[in-house]
Amino acid sequence: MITNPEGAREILLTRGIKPTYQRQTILRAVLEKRTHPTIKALYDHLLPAIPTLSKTTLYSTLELFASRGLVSRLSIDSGEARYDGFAAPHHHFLCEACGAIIDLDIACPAARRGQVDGHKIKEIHGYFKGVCKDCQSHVQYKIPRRLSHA
Amino acid sequence: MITNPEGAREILLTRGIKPTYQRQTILRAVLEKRTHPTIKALYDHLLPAIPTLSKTTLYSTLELFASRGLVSRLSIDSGEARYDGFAAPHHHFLCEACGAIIDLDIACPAARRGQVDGHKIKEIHGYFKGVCKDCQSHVQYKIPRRLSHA
DNA sequence: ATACAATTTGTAATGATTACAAATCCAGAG
DNA sequence: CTCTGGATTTGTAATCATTACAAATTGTAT
Repeated sequence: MITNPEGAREILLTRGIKPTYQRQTILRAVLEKRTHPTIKALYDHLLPAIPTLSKTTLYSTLELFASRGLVSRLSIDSGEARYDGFAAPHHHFLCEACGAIIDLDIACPAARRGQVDGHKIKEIHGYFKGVCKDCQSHVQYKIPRRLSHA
Repeated sequence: MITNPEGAREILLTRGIKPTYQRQTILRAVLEKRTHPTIKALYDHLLPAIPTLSKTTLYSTLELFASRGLVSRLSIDSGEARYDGFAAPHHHFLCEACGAIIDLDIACPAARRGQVDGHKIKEIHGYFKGVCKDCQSHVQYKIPRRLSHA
């Protein structure tokens, strides 16, 4: 989480990434938005701040960030990739009712060991689908467009 | 696993699905192939048996099977979906060296409980990426085209 | 100011998936 | 056995995320 306006710049510098305006702005957005945004969502969100922004820049910048461990790319469901500014490995919960993606703090025994059945683990991807706590308390909830055909 | 030639037909009947020739053949292929095949792989594999097969049929049939719990659809990595004839929830391991997808038998405490942090779990998706046991024993291994740009 | 390299941008492929309508198949009625 | 309606299958044409690629822009060192 960024605590001061200069945070993004400094983070980039410590990772050896030249802190251009778009990179700082994009990084700040991913770190601040805790919604695991898609490219499209980021694009819409950032356009006011970077009027010349192109989607290609978003793709390449986020790939750069991911390769340096600044963000992680989520493949929850097929369809669009999502980006998580909290790069440490953790699980997610996708609510089929409201579409929210919730961070989970689950201990994974296999992950701690670093291997399963002799296979060396480098990345962990775990998520659950279901109905989140909030949506369970409502009898009638609206189904997001994205999931309505499921 | 199908033990006799009539297995596929009977499985379909018990699920209330009309056992057409293509459905039986497709189901048999998914149950027998333990490689978590993609649509493309299944298409190539099935063409000799179903010369008129179209990809649309594969997509719709596999979606039908998935909706009835006969197979599960894997979203490992973005890119192509994969289909698993072993429908019971389980984890997978994707080897970055040889590209193999290996079934794992891992106990998931959260899954057993049926909920996490109050969110009701309906589906579990868990997979690891790394280097499988076999590939670790070889110093030099070939990187599959699919993953070579990673 | 100048030139070079990195970065950003826009446009055009690529490739998986879906939409849709025509063709085909199949079971039941007559 | 033939006919008919609905389900299934098929082929073609969209759709949509992502990638490739080259031109435009930026920033920096000289």
